[in-house]
Amino acid sequence: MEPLLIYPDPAPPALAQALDLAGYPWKAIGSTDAADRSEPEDGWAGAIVCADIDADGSFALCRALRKRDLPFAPLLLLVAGSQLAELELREDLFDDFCLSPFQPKELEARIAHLFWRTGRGTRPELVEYGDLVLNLETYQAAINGKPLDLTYMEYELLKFLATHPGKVFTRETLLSRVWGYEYYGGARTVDVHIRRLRAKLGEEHANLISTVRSVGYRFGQSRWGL
Amino acid sequence: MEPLLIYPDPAPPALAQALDLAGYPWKAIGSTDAADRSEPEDGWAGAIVCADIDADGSFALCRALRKRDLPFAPLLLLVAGSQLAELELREDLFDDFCLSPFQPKELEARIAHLFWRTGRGTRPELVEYGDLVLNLETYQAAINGKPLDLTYMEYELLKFLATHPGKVFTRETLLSRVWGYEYYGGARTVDVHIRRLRAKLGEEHANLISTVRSVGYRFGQSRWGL
DNA sequence: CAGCTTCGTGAACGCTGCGTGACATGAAGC
DNA sequence: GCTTCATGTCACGCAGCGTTCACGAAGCTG
Repeated sequence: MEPLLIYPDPAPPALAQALDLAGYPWKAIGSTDAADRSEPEDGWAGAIVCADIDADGSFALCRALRKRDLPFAPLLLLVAGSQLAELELREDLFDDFCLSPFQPKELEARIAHLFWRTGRGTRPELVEYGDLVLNLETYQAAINGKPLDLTYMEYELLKFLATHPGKVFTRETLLSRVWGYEYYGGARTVDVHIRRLRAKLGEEHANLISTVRSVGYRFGQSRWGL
Repeated sequence: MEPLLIYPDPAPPALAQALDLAGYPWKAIGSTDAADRSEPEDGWAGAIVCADIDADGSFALCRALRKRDLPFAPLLLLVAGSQLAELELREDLFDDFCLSPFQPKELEARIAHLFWRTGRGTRPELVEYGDLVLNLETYQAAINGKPLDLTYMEYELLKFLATHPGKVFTRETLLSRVWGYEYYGGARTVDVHIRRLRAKLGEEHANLISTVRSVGYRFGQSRWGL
């Protein structure tokens, strides 16, 4: 079995012990670069990220892991009780979470269940909104079955927007969530990409992205209920 | 929003309280038959099954729920620590589990994440007063479901007023709280925005904002009755 | 009612924010 | 080397919006 990726390095003793006891091979890594260098031939079996130790580094790593080749390795987040509220805006960064400190038995059950359900392929590989379809595996977008020729950044931006339909994002939020936290650049960059996206969506569907003056941009219609 | 199915009936007080606090509607049912009879028009939004109380009945219910129309309503299992080992053979009966006793915040986070990954999205953050609804995520306002086309300042002003119903604010207070502390401008600016708000609320609802002469403005009814 | 204050109304001004086109840079491919 | 394309930045122009002003109506006080 391929090893699990553990963050940070060194791994917390309780976590290391629990994994050893449950019989899962693992390897601790301390940075995104280290994750690249140490990646096994067939990819990681999964990842367990301790966000209770280094929250910022953890979420950055999650984002990096999510961005690489699909299919994703299942990602389990360890969080302190005080961090639960932060999860709401980062639903896309993990597949399951576990409160820290944890019972070894609970961790084991979560890993087993995670493997079970990702083995069955329940992870959505398509993002759909109306006529628009994003294929997360082939990195392609299509509208009414007609493929759109999007660049990397256009695709990433559209993917982020389409997975949060109705919600308004400021340029700063988009820069940090799509471009990355450490990005320093003019906020108007977002405008230009929005413009190019609208152009490629075509006149008919350009209104999928609406401008909220003095605030930012919104994809799709608002939700007034469930 | 459709209610969550809770098993057993009556629902454990801690669970009922946590769901009420988080704002999820729910309905306790005590048997598979009851689940059929009470099922809402559009199906259950999801199910929370307390397996720590009645393990056999719980798993039977899970199995019954799984057998009906796809796609499944997401199913969250509450289990005692001693039951963790039993889960391994029943992976297909639930989508997520939570240790009992639980922290309300953890339960809330699990429900939100479950809804997110099964594609139902999270509940929008709303500010409501009578027929008026403000959606804080989409930056939109609606009255009786009919969307209002508000500008940025109008929205901010209405949001501030609607989150403090019944309270009277002077123009100076409004300027500092809505416009910003360092704002230097004529107090009459407030009047104009109030006027435009009243106009957009429509004749019927213009009285939502009342003038308190020599003091300022108030949203909604006074706390002393009429 | 007179005098004053306070508020509503309409209109006009001026600035801000956004769309747009053009261009610079750098990486990828030939 | 050159070419092509993805990406980021800038300057310009316009429309929308916030602000202000003037005038009249409405309220309070005596």
